[in-house]
Amino acid sequence: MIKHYKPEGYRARTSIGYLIKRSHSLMSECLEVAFSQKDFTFMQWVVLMTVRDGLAVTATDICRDYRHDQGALTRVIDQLETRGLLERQRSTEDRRVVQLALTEQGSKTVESLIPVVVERLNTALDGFTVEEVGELTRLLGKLVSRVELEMQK
Amino acid sequence: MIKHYKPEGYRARTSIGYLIKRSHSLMSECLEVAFSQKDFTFMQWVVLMTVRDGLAVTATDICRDYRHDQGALTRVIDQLETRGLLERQRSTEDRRVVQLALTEQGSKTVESLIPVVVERLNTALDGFTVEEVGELTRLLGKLVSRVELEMQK
DNA sequence: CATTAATGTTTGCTTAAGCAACTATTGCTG
DNA sequence: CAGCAATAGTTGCTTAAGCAAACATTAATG
Repeated sequence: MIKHYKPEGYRARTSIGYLIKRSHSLMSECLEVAFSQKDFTFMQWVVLMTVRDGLAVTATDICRDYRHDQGALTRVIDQLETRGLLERQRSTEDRRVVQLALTEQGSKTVESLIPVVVERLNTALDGFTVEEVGELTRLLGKLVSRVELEMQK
Repeated sequence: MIKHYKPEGYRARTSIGYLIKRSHSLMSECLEVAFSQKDFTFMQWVVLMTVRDGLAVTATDICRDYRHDQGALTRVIDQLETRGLLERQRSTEDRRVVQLALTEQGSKTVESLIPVVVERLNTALDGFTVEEVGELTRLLGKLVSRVELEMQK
């Protein structure tokens, strides 16, 4: 195993951990500002988008993905259901499971929010070449799958 | 400006935003687990490390960097001060400013936590070449500075 | 130079996330 | 197949983050 970092000489500024924390907080606030104008939170967006893309069908899937608290997510889903954007449907195969699905209005909402997000992302990535974005995407994907594996242990 | 993303055909899985959120939540929980055993939170670590590396001298610096709430940070600093790891010193030049400095014990604490962090990072980056880590570091740095610029507006 | 604006910090209140306990249901094991 | 472990989800409680107002101090402006 390559020792990318060593305790002696370790500096925050050049650490992947530091950079991910900063890019996350910067970007999520950037989006949070945009969403708050439309009365949405970042987490609500995450849930809607994740369901839309079929990356998750249940609350537990989402929680695993984002390491989010189950109890907290139940309440986020409550909000979205109350607002008529998301539907809960008890699974017939496994009656413990509640399957999530966007309502028509929920779909429309996601679609209306996407341009906002896309615009912000493009602005953030202004100055990046297509190759750089591709490489960043690949490397982050690799990191995610690595850490995911590690966390399962 | 290159349109890296377009509203039509936008998918979460391949989005930088999605990937950063996931890598952040995965990595911060990974570290949170390690820290909790030593009775530290991730944010406490961030503050100590940021001060150690001279990336910030005041609470406001830290808040700007991480987009963290000032009120919340005041209380984190309270904790660290109570535990004798950090000292507040009212600036003589600008009496609004409170300068932060690690105590001797604070320094020791940071140094003792670094190996834990380094070990986790190396594990997360297992499978990465040196070049890949270098490139990921560069690209994240570029992203951070871009978004930072954008947020100042 | 007096007034206003801006900055750094702190404090009280509100909201959301984290934790633990509980129910319901399913899978596993002797 | 009985009993125990595991899983999905919900709910109450605790802790931390976000927000807004306050105070002290400095910078800017007319």
